[in-house]
Amino acid sequence: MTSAGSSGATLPTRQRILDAAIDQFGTRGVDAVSLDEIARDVGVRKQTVLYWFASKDELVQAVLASAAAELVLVIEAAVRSAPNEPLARIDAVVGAVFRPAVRRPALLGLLRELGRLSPEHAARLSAHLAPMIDRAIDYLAAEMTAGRLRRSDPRLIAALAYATVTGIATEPEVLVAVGWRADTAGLRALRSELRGFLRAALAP
Amino acid sequence: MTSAGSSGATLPTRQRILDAAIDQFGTRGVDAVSLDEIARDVGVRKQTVLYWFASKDELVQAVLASAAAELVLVIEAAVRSAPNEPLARIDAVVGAVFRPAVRRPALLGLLRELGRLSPEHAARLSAHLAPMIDRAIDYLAAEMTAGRLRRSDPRLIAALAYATVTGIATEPEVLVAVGWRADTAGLRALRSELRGFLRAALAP
DNA sequence: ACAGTTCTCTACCATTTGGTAGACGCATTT
DNA sequence: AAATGCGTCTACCAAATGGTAGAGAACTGT
Repeated sequence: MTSAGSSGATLPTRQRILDAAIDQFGTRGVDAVSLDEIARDVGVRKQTVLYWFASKDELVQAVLASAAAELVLVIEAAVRSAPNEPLARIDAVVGAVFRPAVRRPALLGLLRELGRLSPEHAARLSAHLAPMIDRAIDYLAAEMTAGRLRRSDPRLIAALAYATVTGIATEPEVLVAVGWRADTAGLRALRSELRGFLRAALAP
Repeated sequence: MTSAGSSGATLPTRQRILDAAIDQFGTRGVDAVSLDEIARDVGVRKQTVLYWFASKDELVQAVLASAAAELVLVIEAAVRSAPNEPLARIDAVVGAVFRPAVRRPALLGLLRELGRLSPEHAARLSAHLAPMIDRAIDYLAAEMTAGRLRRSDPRLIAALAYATVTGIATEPEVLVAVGWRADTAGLRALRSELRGFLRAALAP
């Protein structure tokens, strides 16, 4: 009854609304985006949005859950398919997050919305991501004691690496401001520099 | 006649509005903050805000100019008073930006609004900061060729360092999510880790 | 005491916001 | 053919938004 997809054949409109909302919320901020704008993007009336999601709040909630799930999925897959060596794993995560993120900053941009969300939404989002974060921190700590990573506070290192990747991926304007070009070569160069930056920062 | 401070004794209200607007815009985003909210923060009516700044747009413009000027001032001062050695200078800049930024993320948060501002505002803000950015990049390039910094693309390195500092300073929620405490000891630890992170990332 | 300026206020206004109520079309089932 | 959901629509609404018009206090210099 909650408009959730229990029937199974409920893909097109609902999913399109969700996609549009992720993009808009992630790039412009939740508060700055109206339901009318999302509806216009989808090619539908606002009331259709409110049919699928009973309120803007519920839409935000669904968007956050969806984005967090996607993010976790992508990152875990990257970690699993990488060799068991810390710098290589970090490379893999960066690669997995980076490619989609630069062309579509909305996903990581949503994370940056954390501080602007209502406490309930923020808590839910944190809960979604917490297990992965904890595992990452444990992994970093273990690798540090094993001497394969520079010895430091693993929690703050995780936050710093996150800040670097997210910041660079969600603020293309800054890249443009330093004279970067958003073409394929530029993208490759950026990824290479980011990799070198993180390797240097984390290597023992 | 443009409501600018040509008389000289125009400090209290106008400045208080400006300060409140910097905080609100910087932490919650320009679009998400209403003039009523700013007015309430200041303890005044919305129409008083509109007396000092003819429109919200003009207020945004003034806020950006003020914040950019303050930022440039702080950073240039830090650079001048630091020893002429790249890692020490970077330490100095980080220290200068970091202390106020963590306790009051609005200043750097405004920079993060770049991509959400109207093109005119974004251009003006970029113009304000461009000279300093260019000088920083030139400096990095020179120190790289001199072998005192890790050799790489100075423009992207500047962007990456910026992303790291800004990201960590404007997203305290992430720090909390990794179990960080916002007390004095935590602040010192964070600054120390940030310094170590950047040093490792930039050292030759 | 008076006129003038400076500053903040009350009273509106048009538009946009998130949200409700209910009708219409369109399949599918009976 | 009738009935039943399902999905989208038109038609509203109350509150909030940025903004206008203009009154009135409070301090000036004369």
